[in-house]
This record gives sequence, structure tokens and C-alpha cells, in this order.
Amino acid sequence: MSKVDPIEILKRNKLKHTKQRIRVLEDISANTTAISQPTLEKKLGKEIDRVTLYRILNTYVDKGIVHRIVDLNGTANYAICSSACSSEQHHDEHVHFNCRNCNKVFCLATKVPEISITAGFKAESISLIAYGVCKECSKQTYEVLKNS
Amino acid sequence: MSKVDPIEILKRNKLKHTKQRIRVLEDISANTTAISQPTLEKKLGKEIDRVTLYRILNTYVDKGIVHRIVDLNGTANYAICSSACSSEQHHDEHVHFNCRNCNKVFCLATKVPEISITAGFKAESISLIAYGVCKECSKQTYEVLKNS
DNA sequence: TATTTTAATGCAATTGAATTGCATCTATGC
DNA sequence: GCATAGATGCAATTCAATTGCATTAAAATA
Repeated sequence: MSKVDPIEILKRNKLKHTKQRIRVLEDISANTTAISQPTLEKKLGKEIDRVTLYRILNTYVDKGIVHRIVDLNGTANYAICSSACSSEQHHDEHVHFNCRNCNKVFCLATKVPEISITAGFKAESISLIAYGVCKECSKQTYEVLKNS
Repeated sequence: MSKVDPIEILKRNKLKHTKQRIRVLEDISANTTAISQPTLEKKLGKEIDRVTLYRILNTYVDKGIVHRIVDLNGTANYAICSSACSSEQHHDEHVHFNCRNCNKVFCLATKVPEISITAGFKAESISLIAYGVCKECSKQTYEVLKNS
């Protein structure tokens, strides 16, 4: 897990380094799972205006600094991109896992496999989301069963 | 492409066959692509109340009659399930394609490949959406270039 | 077929995500 | 330090989705 330096990232992408932008980057990179827009807003809502937060997140996605995972509820989730990402192409093509219990979105180590697309369709990116019960929530269910 | 009989489907699923439910099934099955909630609402909004439409769609998803594809904008899209689906398990596990130009969602013939999930995570379903430019929109771009 | 029961629909109101326009402020280049 | 391009904050708005409740319609049964 390489350390994330917000100012370095902003410089590299020719973005003004405002305290709001730094704050958002810190918050996203502090998490091991992707973080949802509502959660981010709850955490940062007193420091950063809702609209500013939306704009910062969109800028980061456009620049390839973070990637957006839309979960099966339609909620946007954000995670730091691997260093190979750029505004031209996102290389966040690993599998994501969306827990139906806690709703968290996890970035898994598994890479998205090559798939053949019907002729004529031009795929630019692939989103592969597994939906089920995450590690933590599986454990909890087990504990509940054990103690009942 | 097997013919869809709304009343037969409703009977099989022990659902009252109201004209609203029949209407929704007809509309979804009339399309070769998945149909989005906003589009459905525009088409049926004068015959069926918004809330009823939402409820019917949720019932159909629960029963395994239609499947819901959440596209990369977070918009819900609906398509008829293959006959193998049930409320216990959805077998709509083919690849979807979301066009960034026309926003349509296509069900492709390609099946979702087997993937290995990190130990401890229990996957129940997989959503694989390719994002790019669809067949129709690719053609149009080509025409525009050709005539310019 | 009429009546009862059960479930679906329609309506009003509300919630929450996301966007737009515009005035104000601030980081950075000179 | 000053100018300015670009970022932020605020008010208002749009649109998807949900909830509670009264009304209506389908099915069960008498």
C-alpha cells in the first residue's frame, strides 16, 4: 500500500491545491474500502459544501485520480486509483464487491477477465461488481447463529 | 426469441393480473434493449401512477420476472429475464453494454465468466457492464466523419 | 352471481442525490 | 503585492425513489 501524498497528486494533475481538495483526497485514501458519496458528505459536510464536494469528486474522476464505482443501489462510491490511471484511461479494472448487508464496496485483488464483446460495440471500460455478503458480515452472521 | 405471455407469467408467479402489470410487462418485452425507469415512466405515466410503476418493477425483480441493470449513471434499467430465473436466483448473468452516447443498455450474448473471489466473500450474483459506444452510435459517428 | 377478503392502485407529501447559475473568495503567476 | 483564472459557497431546482393512507379492483367463497 503506497502512501498517498495529496499535494503531489494535485501538482501532477495541474490542480490548485485547496484545503477542500486535500481533505477529500485524505479521506478517500484513509479507507480500505471505497467510500460512498453520502458517507463522504456526512463526514465532510461541515467543512465542505455539498456542491463543492460533488465538483471535486467529478474532477478527480475525470483526471483519473479516483475511480467511481456505482453500486447496485445506484449509489456512487469512490476509491483511489492505482498509479497507472490517467484522464485518458482508467486502469481500475479489478473486481469490486458490494455487500448487500452493510452496503460497503470493496476493491478486490482479482482482475477483470478479458471478455469478447459483440461485433460493432466498442467497449472502453468494464465494471464488474460481485454482489453478496462480505467477509465481515459473513462472520457476524456466523456468530449470531452460533450464539442462538 | 420466445413470445412473452404476460398473463401466463403473472399466473405462474401467483400475482393478480391487473391491467397495469400487464401493460408494464408488454412494454418491457417489446424492447430489444433494456428500458430505463425514466423512459418507462414517460411512456406509461398517463396510464400508470409513478408509485405503482415503481412497485410493479420491484415486484417483478423480486419474483425474477425482470432483471434490473443499474447503469453507470446510477439509472435503473429493466429487461425480461430468461425463463430460468426465479425469486430464489436470477440467471441473467450475461454481459450488459451501456452506451455513453445514447445511454441505452444492451443485453449481450456473452456470458459472465467465472471469477475467483477473495476468500470470505460470498458472491450471490455478478454484474458485468461494458461501457463504451454501441453499434448504432458507432455507425453514426462514422457517417458524420464521412460527410464532413 | 353476490359478497367478502385481500391485495394493488392512486394521491399527497417527503427524502435524498445531483446539478445549475451566480456572487464571492483564494491560490498562483507575474 | 496585485491581477486573474479558477474554486468555493449559497440558493434554487431537478429528478429518482419512497412512505402513509384512502380508495379501488381482483380473487376467493358463500
